[in-house]
Amino acid sequence: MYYLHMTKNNSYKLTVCPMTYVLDILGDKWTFLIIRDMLFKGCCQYKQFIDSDEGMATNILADRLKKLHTHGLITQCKDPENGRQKLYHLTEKGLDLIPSILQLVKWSGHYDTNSVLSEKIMHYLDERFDEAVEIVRKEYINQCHVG
Amino acid sequence: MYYLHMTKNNSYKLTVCPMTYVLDILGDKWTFLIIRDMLFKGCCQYKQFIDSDEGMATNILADRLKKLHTHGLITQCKDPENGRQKLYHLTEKGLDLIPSILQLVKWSGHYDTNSVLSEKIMHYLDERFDEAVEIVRKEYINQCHVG
DNA sequence: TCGATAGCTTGCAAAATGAAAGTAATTACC
DNA sequence: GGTAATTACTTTCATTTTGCAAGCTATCGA
Repeated sequence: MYYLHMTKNNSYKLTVCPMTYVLDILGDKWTFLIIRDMLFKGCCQYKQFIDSDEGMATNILADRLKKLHTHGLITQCKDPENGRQKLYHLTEKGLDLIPSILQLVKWSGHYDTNSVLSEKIMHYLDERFDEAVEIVRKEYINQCHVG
Repeated sequence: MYYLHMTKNNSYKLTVCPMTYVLDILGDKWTFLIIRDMLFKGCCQYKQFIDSDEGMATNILADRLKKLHTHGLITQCKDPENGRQKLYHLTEKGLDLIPSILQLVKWSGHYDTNSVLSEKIMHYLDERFDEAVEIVRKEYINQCHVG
């Protein structure tokens, strides 16, 4: 079994990177989009995910929310102000996917000829990636406490 | 249609991030694993992917290689030294997925209780991410020209 | 009390997957 | 030079997953 390791001269050789854990959880389109919609569209209810652009089937959504909950990426609770509704929120574990998602977005923005991302934004993601990650995280947390 | 944008005070607000492009290409487990195997295991032949750990079916592999080729992430050519074999290599577009893959690995390493990644490696990925990306890229290019 | 809404579950046809076997083009061996 | 082995697939078919529509239950507002 190979894995990432240091060489003698203090550089790092990376021979194999383990991805089965993350791909077992996120290895399909819909799971990524649910997290994306939570982070960037403020979706926190079942209906909001269904009404979102992509047209996810309701059984798939229920299945993926269950999976995300099982793996501890989201919490679910009854909306104290409306007993019909449940509220879904990202945990720390879920929020820690922001860097992965922003890297995928960067790549998308770079190679998608129909990309809607401006050069300024792309440049910002290139130059101040960590800052962008922090902004997304703080916006999300802030919005959760307000909305 | 929302998208990433700057606010007046020169910070950046990120309301929606477009991911359909990348997810249409990479939105399944196997495609990621093919690229991972190319980068970190030096796989460049059909047989090597089949013999790899994960046990991919041959029809799926053929399908995904075609897809990756169609989208310009890999090249394929006859091995000049053995006419039976084809050689698959990552293009620049494919190599540019290294940051995304390493972020997913970081997340995996952090939350997978069975992770094989050492604390030192995790720390290195945290502290010198861009350097790690460069090492992986250079190792890959170097190995292609040698092997 | 009655219809509307939110969050699911069920049923079923269509598509994708996985396992095994088959094929065509090379090459290695005797 | 003939035969077996190797490589890169393709085909077949059973099983699984998806997508769509409909239904079902609990809660809410009027």
